Amino acid sequence: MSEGLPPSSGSSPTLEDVARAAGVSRATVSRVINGIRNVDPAIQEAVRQAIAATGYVPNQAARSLVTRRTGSIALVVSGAGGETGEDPFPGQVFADPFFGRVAGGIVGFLRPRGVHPILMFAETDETRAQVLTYLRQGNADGAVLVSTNADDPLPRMLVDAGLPAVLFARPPEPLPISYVDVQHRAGAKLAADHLVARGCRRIATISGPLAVPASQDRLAGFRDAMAVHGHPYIPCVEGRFTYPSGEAAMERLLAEQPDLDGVFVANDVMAQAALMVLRHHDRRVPEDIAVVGFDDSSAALACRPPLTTIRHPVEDMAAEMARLLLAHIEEPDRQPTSVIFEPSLVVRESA
Amino acid sequence: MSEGLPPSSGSSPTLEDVARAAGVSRATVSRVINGIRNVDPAIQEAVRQAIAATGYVPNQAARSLVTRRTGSIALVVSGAGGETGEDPFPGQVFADPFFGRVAGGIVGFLRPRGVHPILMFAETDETRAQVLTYLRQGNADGAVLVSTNADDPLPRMLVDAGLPAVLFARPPEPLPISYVDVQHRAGAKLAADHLVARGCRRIATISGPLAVPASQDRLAGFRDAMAVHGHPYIPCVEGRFTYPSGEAAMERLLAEQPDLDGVFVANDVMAQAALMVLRHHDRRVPEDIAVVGFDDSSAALACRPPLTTIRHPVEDMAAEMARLLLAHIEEPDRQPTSVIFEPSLVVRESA
DNA sequence: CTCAGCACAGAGAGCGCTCTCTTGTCTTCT
DNA sequence: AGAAGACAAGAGAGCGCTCTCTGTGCTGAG
Repeated sequence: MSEGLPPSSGSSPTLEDVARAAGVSRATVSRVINGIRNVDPAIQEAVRQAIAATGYVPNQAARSLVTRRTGSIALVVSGAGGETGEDPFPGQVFADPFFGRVAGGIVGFLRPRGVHPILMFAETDETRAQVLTYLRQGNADGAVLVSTNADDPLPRMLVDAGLPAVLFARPPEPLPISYVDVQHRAGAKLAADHLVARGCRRIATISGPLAVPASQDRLAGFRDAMAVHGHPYIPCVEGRFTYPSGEAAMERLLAEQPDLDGVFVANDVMAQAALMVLRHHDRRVPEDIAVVGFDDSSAALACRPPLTTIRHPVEDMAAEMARLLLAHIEEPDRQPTSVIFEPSLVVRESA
Repeated sequence: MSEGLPPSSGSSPTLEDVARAAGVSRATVSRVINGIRNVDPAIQEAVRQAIAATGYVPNQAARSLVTRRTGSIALVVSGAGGETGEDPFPGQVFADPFFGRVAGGIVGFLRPRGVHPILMFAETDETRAQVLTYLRQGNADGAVLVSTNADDPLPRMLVDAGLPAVLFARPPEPLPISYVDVQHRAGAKLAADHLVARGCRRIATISGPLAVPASQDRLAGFRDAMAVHGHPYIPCVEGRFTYPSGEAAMERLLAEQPDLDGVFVANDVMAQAALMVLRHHDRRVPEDIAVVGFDDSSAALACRPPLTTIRHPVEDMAAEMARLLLAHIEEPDRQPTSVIFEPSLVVRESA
């Protein structure tokens, strides 16, 4: 009866306490905890009981100090490159359900493995430096990076610092770093095939900013596929993936080619804007003009009519990012890898 | 020229290396880094140069080992209480923009202080245990908890374990724990005043699950305010904060009282459902019947017509949660505090 | 002239863990 | 029967940092 309680030295029990309670050495307890063989089953059992009796929980800091692993990774959302205005609430990025899907995919993969993501933002030089310092201090073993704009210097900084990292999309400049991405060209082809199949003949497109690789690929893929269908030239207006730029682009397209009967818009937000412009012009969708978006974001469902769009397997991609990162952490000399996912067509009412 | 490079012993420089480079002791370098006075300015300068020269970055694990602080906190999203189905991608919670606003508010407060949130989920007994173990291992100094359902055992578990924690809403059972919340009654009063002011006379309400304190408060606040306006009895149907329950409730309300001209719905999701039901019954909103929601979630904007609703200052509330948590970590014996925020009315088209 | 009193710097003891090295014991083969 | 091996458990050296304690050289009061 004198046992059962921890030494109640005020603080929580240590390996030493457990060892004493089990009548073995610290090393043996450590072996049991870390699942190393070569421990007599009877002793294993005794140790386990001692652990339960003392309520022992390993101290992660002490462990990290010697293993040089923390068991957590940084989930970095790298925003606008500008140094403009200090926004105390970077909620806009988080409010995007796309981010939620990424976070969900990452957590889904990491959690069963006992690792947890640390949420970080980086939109200024200062915050980028903070991310780097944070990683170098050993607060996290590596980073998963979701950039929202093309000229983000963080990927390069991570590479230069030799820190394990995985990107969400192919970086604009070639970099020895792993990333996951989606087959933008194949997705654009799905959109092209669908528009042609439903009988559209006078088709145009609204692209994303052409500095972004994804935008280039979607445009090129769409044009290539349309060429195969016998449409050698597809008019294009460049947008910036934003709602206002989508409005402007649709207005311009309509002015230049009033008899349009199909549009492929490079993301859902701009497609939503395009839909609104079409409504103002009293064009019926999809009867007069069919619209296909890209991303299958929540905007696609908020549209009237609901948007036919190209879906990324975002959760799977995020999980793969996490998988790649753990692999790189495990094996630092591992070569960078890219994993490219197939998109799919989601048919709703707009096309 | 023989200096400038770190000892290049393969690994990163330690305090010892810096001390050697500066010709002082480890303790002195530590003093400079941690900003303790009693260090000769000339030596301070020498140490700073040595730090820059060696590229020294403190090792957080070593620091945590002795200070017993990690400089990070857990951001726990505690979901459904049920043990049902293992969802590998808990993306639904994240996909809710409400969560994004919370995360944004927290990060906005923490980042300038150099602390970062670790994202965690807890919807099963197993994952709840994981959260507790994680905190006990000293991976994080405390937790900020956002529960999505009333009978979440995690708050009590945290209290029992003596871990610093702050909740997003008042717990259903009284618990010695700090929380932030919104004045639900005042919000409901805003809705009542608005409906009465726009001339509604036959008013009903759809409440949330009455096991949830917030639901009770919204209902009571609405009824009290209506009583002041001379409406002693307000019919109520209890919903469960979900879309289907909102549909059912609206149908029932309409069946019981066909001449309704105003409804207060206890959250936006159910209000959205109500709006859809009203459309099917060919009631015009707001001409025939006015609808006010609660939360100002993204659902409010996705509605046709856009929803008039009650807005929480979610970002401010989240920031306050973080502030409270840091205070509790700093001062473990601090008494629990509650901070209650004022909601506001957002007038759109539905009322 | 002596001795508090102070400002500053160094020595060194841990924090709790992992992991190599060593020792001890029991098989097994020649 | 003795040597070699296989295996189990302990001893102890750190990991990199913080922080108390100790030591040293001043200044100024008695």
